[in-house]
Amino acid sequence: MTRNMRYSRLFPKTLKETPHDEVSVNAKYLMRGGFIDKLMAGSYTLLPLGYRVVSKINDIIREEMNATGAQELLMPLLHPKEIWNETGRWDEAKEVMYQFEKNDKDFALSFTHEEIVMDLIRKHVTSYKDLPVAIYHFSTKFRNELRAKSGILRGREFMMKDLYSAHATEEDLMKYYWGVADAYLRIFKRVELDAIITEASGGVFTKEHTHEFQVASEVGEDTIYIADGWKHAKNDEVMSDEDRKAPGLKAIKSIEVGNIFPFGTAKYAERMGGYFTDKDGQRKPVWFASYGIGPTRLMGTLVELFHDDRGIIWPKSVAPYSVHLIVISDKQEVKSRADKVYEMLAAESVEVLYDDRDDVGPGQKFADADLIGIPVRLVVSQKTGEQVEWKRRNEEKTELLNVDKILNQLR
RNA sequence: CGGAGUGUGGCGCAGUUGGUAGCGCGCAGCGUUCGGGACGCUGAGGCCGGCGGUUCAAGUCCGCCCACUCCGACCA
Repeated sequence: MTRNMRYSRLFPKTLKETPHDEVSVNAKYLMRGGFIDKLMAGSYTLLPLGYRVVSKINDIIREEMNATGAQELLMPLLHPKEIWNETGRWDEAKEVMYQFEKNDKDFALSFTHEEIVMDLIRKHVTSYKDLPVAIYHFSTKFRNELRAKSGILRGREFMMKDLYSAHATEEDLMKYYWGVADAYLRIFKRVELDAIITEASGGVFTKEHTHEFQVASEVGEDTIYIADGWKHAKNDEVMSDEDRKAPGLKAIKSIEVGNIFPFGTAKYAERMGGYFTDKDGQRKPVWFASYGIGPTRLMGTLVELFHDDRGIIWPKSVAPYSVHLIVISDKQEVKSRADKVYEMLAAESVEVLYDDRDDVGPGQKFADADLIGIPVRLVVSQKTGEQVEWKRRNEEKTELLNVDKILNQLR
């Protein structure tokens, strides 16, 4: 990722008006701000600004995944029908899977990778000494949603980090499983979200109960329940009649930002021959689980939660740049001063977006800065003299500081 | 797939009882401006979502189709 950018060179520029027909906040601001572009319902380009945000989210996820001992790789998105037939999901998941025929052969576009991972495991794992295995990748998922909606929150094509783990015993699986749950909570904390662990059903993934990570939001399409004494919240699907009478029961609208599935041995390992030889010389199926986070949905969720009527307010950890530098004035002397500030920040490894346009008035530059939502705005103008004006996106207060002080505050 | 809405220069919109398309923004050039989406002058830019029909004449009326948004069914 490049560290700095002159706004005059950034592709593309902001939009003054909201694209007609867009209702969801994330779609409006992400499109106006130049973060995403819609090709068709549910299919978006991540433009340079949006790609930076998603890359930062991915970096955080990657750190936390690596910390659990997982290894990153990259799996294919074009799959043969045969592998999906081994678990019966070619038919079971027909509704969500893009399937097509080419040259008399049936293919699918990937909507998940359990089968592909299990294929890797049966090929490469033979002994308990090879376990556990935890592998993940970031890649596009294709899902034939009946209706794409809510901007980038529910697309037909989206980015996902999916992690898979295989273990010799159930104990080891569950230990790792809850370790990943902790890692997920840390990830969401780092992007300033309070995620609620929620019991859910597994859909086309498993009949076992699974866990979702939900973030409270009025625009969420899920409803979760919490009650006195419950360790985890519960999804609508798993609520029993008794649960509905629980004391202190409360319903919360929420957005699902992650989920984890403990599969056991039956659905994938036994069906696909994912066996290893244990210490006791017995052939046993591996204990298997998968874990997902959608970084593009996460980006949309952040916009839904962190914005005001002027635009986005990015958490520091995922903002496309750390500071948004604006120059006001047509005087060469002021412009040179702003250029110098830009170079000084760059020399100190500060990620800076520099609005150096000289054919645009101050009002528009301020409006663009608010819309784009970088946490700190710096202004160089006639008024600021040798100093630089400092303002946080989420505060009204401004102050004049020298560059050293600014560098200090940024650290 | 059911229900509701919307498709007109790049973007946002107007277009009356049918008579051959207009506004704002943006864009290009020139000049003036420079702390909250500045101003003046000049200019470029349009198969009115598509196909078919009615009519002397269709952006406008009729039929079919497509796309997008919202609600629902499905779901990270």
